[in-house]
Amino acid sequence: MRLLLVEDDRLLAEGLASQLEKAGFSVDITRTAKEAAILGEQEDYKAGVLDLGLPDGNGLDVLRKWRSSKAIFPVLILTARGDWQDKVNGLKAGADDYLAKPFQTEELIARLNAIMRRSEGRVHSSVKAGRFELDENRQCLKVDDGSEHSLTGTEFRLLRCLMGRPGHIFSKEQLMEQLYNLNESPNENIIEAYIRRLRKLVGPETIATRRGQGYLFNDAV
Amino acid sequence: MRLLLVEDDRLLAEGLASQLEKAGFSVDITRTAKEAAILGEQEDYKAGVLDLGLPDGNGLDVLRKWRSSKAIFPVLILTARGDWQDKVNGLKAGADDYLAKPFQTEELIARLNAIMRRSEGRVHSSVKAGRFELDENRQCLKVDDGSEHSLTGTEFRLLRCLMGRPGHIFSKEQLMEQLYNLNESPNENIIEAYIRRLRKLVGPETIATRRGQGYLFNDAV
DNA sequence: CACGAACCTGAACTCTTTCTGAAAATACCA
DNA sequence: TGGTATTTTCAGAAAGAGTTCAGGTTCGTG
Repeated sequence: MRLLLVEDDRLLAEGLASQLEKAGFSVDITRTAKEAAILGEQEDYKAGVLDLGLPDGNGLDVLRKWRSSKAIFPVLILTARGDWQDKVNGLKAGADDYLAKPFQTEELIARLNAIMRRSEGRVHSSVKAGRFELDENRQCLKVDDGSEHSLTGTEFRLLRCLMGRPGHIFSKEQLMEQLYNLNESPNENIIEAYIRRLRKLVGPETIATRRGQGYLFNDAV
Repeated sequence: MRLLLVEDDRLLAEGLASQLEKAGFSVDITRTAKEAAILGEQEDYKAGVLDLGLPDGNGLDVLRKWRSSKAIFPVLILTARGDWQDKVNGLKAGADDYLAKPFQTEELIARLNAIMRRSEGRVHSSVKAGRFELDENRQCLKVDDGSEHSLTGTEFRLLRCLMGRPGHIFSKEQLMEQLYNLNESPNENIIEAYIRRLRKLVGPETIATRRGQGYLFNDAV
């Protein structure tokens, strides 16, 4: 679940990123409007967090640039406390939510999850597919026989990706992009290794291989 | 991942091609507008890189020709530095992105990947013929009794070619061209071998042989 | 009718991709 | 800091896809 954080206060940005990563995101940070515009257009993010005060330009212009290109991921903007004008302008420019500084990271995460759910057309904070259900809050997998299994961070992110679109084939490259940010890029065999672990949980049939194409979650099992 | 590179500067073209091939593309190069138009319509590329200045015509006309046919692969155009008009016209003509010369190959590759991602799922295209339907996204064959069979890469490409024009006779040479780029050229018996495999899926009557001419997909069965 | 060319067929072979188990590296927590 | 959980790498095994081959069959033509 890749996320773009646009924030020029380096300290704040890195603190946030570390907490967001614990919450299952893989975060790219940028400090400038210029880079933000490019990254937003080129990379495949699931959401963006945008501070409006940037050294080299206005965050709203970045947002407009995203929206006029095909970057359609949901965006949450950070505003100074009670700056109503910013809020209104932001929503006009296509933001999905806003949050006034200072804020609790928990609230940011909750709101992010909310706008991502909405943009995917989901209502609940869980993903269901076949006999399985993924609990976003507890980061665990429930089976319809009542059993439950907790997942590590990477297991969870990979499984969420696959279960989010049952039947859709995800290439290893796509999965790598969703699991890791621009800085990290481990050996692609890592996907095979995690697929194997997940299969031990959900059964070998549930995650199918399409040789040369990728993997898919089979909800018809 | 086939890619068509339209560039008249032979040196630049070959340098680019070699780097693109390292990045996982299989590249066909053409230097003329005429050939570009034909290749773009007939071959199955995943993306195109189009230089606008060609010896025998304007690159934008090539792009328009592609767009008016069924060539819907994403296209990145190369323009002279800062040529604003070219950029606008290019996007109007249906380009997906542009890049000003000179450029870093890394950036070209990044942008290519970006436009290819965006264009995925642009259309959930499927080819129907007779009792069969070919799902382009999942690379599988659906029969109208509800059954479904996933195909290997080569099976899929060959079947798509035949089903794309039911009743039309494709010579073995034509099929070879569709399946392989200009560098690879296996024994022509490979077509017979794959025709046989496909017949096991769709039934022997559905793919007919015209001795001395080629094969055709029979949608009247 | 006989012959050659084109096509069919099944199996074998090669090469690439994926699987697998274990070990090494790293991050995390007390 | 030491111990534990997690992530990442590695290398050999297995499986699958692509390709070739050799022999059989069918077809059209002289």
